[in-house]
Amino acid sequence: MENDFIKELGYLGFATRLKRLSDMLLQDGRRMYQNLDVDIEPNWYLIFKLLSKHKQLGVTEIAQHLQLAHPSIITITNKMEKAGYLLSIRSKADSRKRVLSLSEKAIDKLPEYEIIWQAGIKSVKDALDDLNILNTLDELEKRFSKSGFQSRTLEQLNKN
Amino acid sequence: MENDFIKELGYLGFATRLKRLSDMLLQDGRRMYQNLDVDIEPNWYLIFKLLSKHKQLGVTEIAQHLQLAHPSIITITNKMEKAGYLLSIRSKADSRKRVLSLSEKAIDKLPEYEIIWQAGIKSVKDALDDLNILNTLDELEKRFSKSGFQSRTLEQLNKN
DNA sequence: CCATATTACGTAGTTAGCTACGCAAATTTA
DNA sequence: TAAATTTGCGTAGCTAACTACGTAATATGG
Repeated sequence: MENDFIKELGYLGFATRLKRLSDMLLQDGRRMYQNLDVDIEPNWYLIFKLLSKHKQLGVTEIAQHLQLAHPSIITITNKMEKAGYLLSIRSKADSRKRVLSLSEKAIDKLPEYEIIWQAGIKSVKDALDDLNILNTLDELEKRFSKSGFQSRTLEQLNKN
Repeated sequence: MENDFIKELGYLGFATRLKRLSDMLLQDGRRMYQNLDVDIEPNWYLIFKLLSKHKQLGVTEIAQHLQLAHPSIITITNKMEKAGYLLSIRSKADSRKRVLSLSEKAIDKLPEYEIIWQAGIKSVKDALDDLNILNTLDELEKRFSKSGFQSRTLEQLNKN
């Protein structure tokens, strides 16, 4: 059945389709972890990977690296800490700061998860490589960060 | 500052970047409506447009046209009804069904909103036309609906 | 024509983002 | 060095999607 109204809308539906697609991938990823019987959530890989590289980071630092709002990071990392994957200690140099790092459990489990992530990378790469999607994403991010959707549209409105 | 860790992750970060970008556009769209002092929400345009074309549709029918889950449609349309943009009547032919249509207020306001949407379309088109993004989206949707992220990744895992 | 299956809608509860705001610690500046 | 500003974290409350489940009405099939 080919009955997708949003597609008919052309550029008007652009953002909605992007959202629909990314939500779909997210849900599918969650189901994948469940089926593999792995007790992690779809966005945790970000923290695993980032702390593998940087060892110790504060909440705000993580938020900057991932370009997400800091309360989102608190939510994610609190869950990961509760699941035993993260250590959290107060910084001695700056007592406002909470330093996060991977726990032994995390380091233990990482190779197992890495296999899954590598398979994910491979499957996406195989599926999409001809589309040059990463470069397209680079461009989208660059252009919208230079001037956002709102500012572009308001500018357009003022031309009339 | 160029410090985006997710970008470093290549295809691993693909879905996250998609989500981050679409969330960003959504928030920006909401702010735009606020700044224009227009009391509608970013996803309402879908219903306005769909019911402009089809006049009368049930909840499930809308969900099918938009390829979203039906509870999402209930949430959206309930708000729109509360805001006076939708009429909702029980179907005579099938008393389970609730028939939704645009109110007079909606039809009244549509031209005003259409101007905003057209400006949005134009601004996105101007910004992205060389990227061929709609065709890329077509392909992404097609490929992932044929075989989702999970099934591709599990298949990949089983190769080892 | 009655039992069963399907459909349409609704509710409850989850997740992942976000903004706005507050507080306390650190830093800067006058 | 005291006052003002900035920074880092935390909480509260919002939005928009989702799944799972329940119920009532309709459709189907033996």
